[in-house]
Amino acid sequence: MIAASASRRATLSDVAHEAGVSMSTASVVFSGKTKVSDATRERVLAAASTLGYTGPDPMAASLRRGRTGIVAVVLEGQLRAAFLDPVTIPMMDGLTEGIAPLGAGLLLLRDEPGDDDVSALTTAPVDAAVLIGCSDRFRASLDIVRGRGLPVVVIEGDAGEGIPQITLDNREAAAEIARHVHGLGHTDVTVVALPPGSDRQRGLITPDRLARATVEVTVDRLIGVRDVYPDAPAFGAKASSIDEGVIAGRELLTDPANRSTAILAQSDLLAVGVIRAAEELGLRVPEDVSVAGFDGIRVDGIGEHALTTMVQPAVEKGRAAGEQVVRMLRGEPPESLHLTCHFRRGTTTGIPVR
Amino acid sequence: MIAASASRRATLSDVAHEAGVSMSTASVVFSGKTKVSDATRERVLAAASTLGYTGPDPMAASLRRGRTGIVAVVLEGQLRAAFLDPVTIPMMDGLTEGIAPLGAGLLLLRDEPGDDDVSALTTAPVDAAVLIGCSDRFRASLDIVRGRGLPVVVIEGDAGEGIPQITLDNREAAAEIARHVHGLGHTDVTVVALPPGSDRQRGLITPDRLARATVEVTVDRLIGVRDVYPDAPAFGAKASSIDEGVIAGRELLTDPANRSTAILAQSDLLAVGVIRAAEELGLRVPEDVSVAGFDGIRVDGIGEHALTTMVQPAVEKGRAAGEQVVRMLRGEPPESLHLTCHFRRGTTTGIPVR
DNA sequence: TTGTAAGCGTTATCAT
DNA sequence: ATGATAACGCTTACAA
Repeated sequence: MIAASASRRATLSDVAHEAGVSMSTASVVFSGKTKVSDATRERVLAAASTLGYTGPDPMAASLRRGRTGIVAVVLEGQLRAAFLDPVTIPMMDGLTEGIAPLGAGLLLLRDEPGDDDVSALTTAPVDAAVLIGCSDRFRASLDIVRGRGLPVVVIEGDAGEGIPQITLDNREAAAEIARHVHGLGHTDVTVVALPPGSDRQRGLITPDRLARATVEVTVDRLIGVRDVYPDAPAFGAKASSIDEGVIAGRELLTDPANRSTAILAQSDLLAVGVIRAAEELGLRVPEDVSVAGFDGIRVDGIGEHALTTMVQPAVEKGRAAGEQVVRMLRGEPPESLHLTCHFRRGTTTGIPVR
Repeated sequence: MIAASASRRATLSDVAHEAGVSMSTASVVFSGKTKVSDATRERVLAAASTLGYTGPDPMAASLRRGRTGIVAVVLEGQLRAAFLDPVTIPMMDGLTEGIAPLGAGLLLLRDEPGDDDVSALTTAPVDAAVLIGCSDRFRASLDIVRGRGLPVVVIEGDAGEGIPQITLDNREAAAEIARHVHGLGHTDVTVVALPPGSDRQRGLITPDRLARATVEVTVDRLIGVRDVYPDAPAFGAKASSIDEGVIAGRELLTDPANRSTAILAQSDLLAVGVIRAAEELGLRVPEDVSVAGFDGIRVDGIGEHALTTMVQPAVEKGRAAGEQVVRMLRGEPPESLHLTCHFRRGTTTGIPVR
C-alpha cells in the first residue's frame, strides 16, 4: 500500500501492485483482450475497488491506442441555428446509430468565425469528422481536418477528390414535385427558396444572384423545379422558418392579379408559413393556391392539412455518414452515397380552380 | 530529413530535428507559453509545413496536460427524445457559451440501458460532465462520473451532497400562474401534467401515483398549482408534445358538465395541444376555457393566440451550468443556482364566462 | 496464463 | 531564449 493514494488518483500500476500482479495483467482485466484466470481477475478487481480505481484513464488509453472514440460533428454557427432545421436531429440520431459499432460519442463543434485563429477542430481529440452542409467556412474546416489526416465524411456538400459524401437527389426530387403540380394542371408556379447564399437577403432571386449562390441545396432544388418550369420565379427567404414562409407568402400572394396558382417551397417550414399567409389572405388551400414543401418532417400548425412534400431520408443520411466513418476507421475504402427522397402527397396541392 | 516521413505522421520531435531546435522549443512555438525569437519560430514553422505537421497531437497533449477540452452532456435516450423538449437547444447553446472560456466542445452522450455494462461515460475522455434532468439512469450516470472524480453539474435534478445543481423555481412559478388564473376568477382548474414517472401512462394522476412519481419537475409544478388550488386534478400526459396535449384536451374538455374553466399545462407544447382540442370541440379560448403553458418557447400553430405561460430562462440555465463547470475546473468552489421563471401574459387566459 | 518492457507524442520543470 | 529530461498512464508485442 502506497501512502500517496490519498493525494494522487490511483493508476493501473497502483492496482497491479496492490493485487500483486503485473501491469499488463491488470490492464487485460479491464480490457478483456486476453483470458485471465478468475482468481487473478478477482484479486485485481478487489485491489481496484480498494484503491477507488474505476478503470483506465481515457486519455492515456487514447494516446496508446491512437483512438479516442470520438467523432466530431461540425455544425455551422449557433447550435440553435443548426437545430432550427428539423432534419438535423433525426440525422444526428442516424449518425449516432451509424457510429455505434465504434462505441463512440459525438462531439459537437461549432464552425465559427472569429474564435481564435485555431479552431477547436484543430485541437479536439477526435478520430474522424463529419462535416455538414455548405457553410462558408466549410472549406476551412475541411482543410483543417484533412491536414490532421482525419477521416472525413461530408453530408450534403462537395469536398472533391476522394472524400466520401452523402448527398440527396435534390434536383430530381424537386423536379418530381414540380411534375406533380404540373400534372395537376398548374402552369404558373413560384418557388420559395432557402437562402441561396450567406448574404441572407430576402427577395427575388435574379439570375445574377443565382450565379453567385453558394448553397448547393438551394440551387439544386431550384434547378429541379426549372427542369419542369423553366421560367419559374424564385423568392429567397432569409432562413428556413415558418415566419419567413409567412413573409414570402404575403409577398407572393397578396396581389391577386399577379399570383401563381402553386407555390413550391424548398422546406416544409417555409411551406407552412406560406399556407398560413394564404389563409390570412382569405385564400383556400389548395383550391385557390396549391402549396408543397420539402423535407417530410412532421409539422404542426397547419390544422387539418397534410402537407404535400418530398420526404428526405434524414435518419438514413446520418446513418450512412456514420457507416462511412466506421469503414474509414477500419481502413476500408469509403463510398459516397446518393440518397433518394420520396414523394408524399398531402392535401395542400390540388387542381387549380382559377 | 528522415526516410520514415512517408509512412509515419510527423511528430513534434521530427519537426524539432528538421528545424534544428529542441523539442521543448518546438513545443513552445505551438503553445505560445513562452517567448521564442522570431527567427526560431520561423524555422520551426517552416519545418512543420515541410513535414506536414499540423500541430501537437491532441491525445498526447491531453494526456500530458490532464485536460481534453471536452465536456460531456449526458442526455436520456435518443437524441430525438432529448431534443423534443424545445428548451434543450437553447439550453445547450447556453452551455456552449458557458464553457467557452475552456475552448471546449460538447460531447453528446446517451444515457442508455443495455449497451454494454460499460457506459461510454466510463471511457470517454472528458474533463467534466453535465447531467440533465431526472432520468432513471441518472443515478447510475452520476455514480460513474463521480467515481471517475470528474466535476459534475446537474441541471434540474438533485445529486445531493456538494454537487452543484442548476434548478428552476418550478413550484413557485407554477403557483404564480395559478394565482394569475385565480385572480381572473377561475375556481375550477385542471392541470395537464408532464409524465410523472417512467411508466409513461396517460391518465389521471392519483395521490397514489403522485407518491410514486419520480420526475421532480412534474411534481413541483403540480404542487405549485395546488398551493393555490389544493384540489386541482391532474391529467398526466405520456410526453410533452402537441399531440399529447390534444389527447388530454379532448379528454378533459369533451364533457360540458364536467369541465374546468381553466387548464394549466405543464409545458407549452401540451398547452398548444389543449388549445387545439378546445377549438376542435367548438370552444373558444379564452372565453370558454383559459389555457396556460409553461416554458416560454415560441410555439407555432396556435394562430393568432399568444400563449400565457411561465418563461423559463433556458439559455441561462445552460450557461450557468457551463460556468460552474469552468469554476470547478479552475479549482474554485462551485455554487448551485436557483433560477427564476417569469410570467408572460398572453391572450389564452381570461375571465371565465360561464 | 502471466510478466517484461518499449513506446504513444506531448508538456513542464529546471537548468543553461 | 533555448535545451535536456522526466513524467503523463496506458497497451501490446513478445517472452516466459
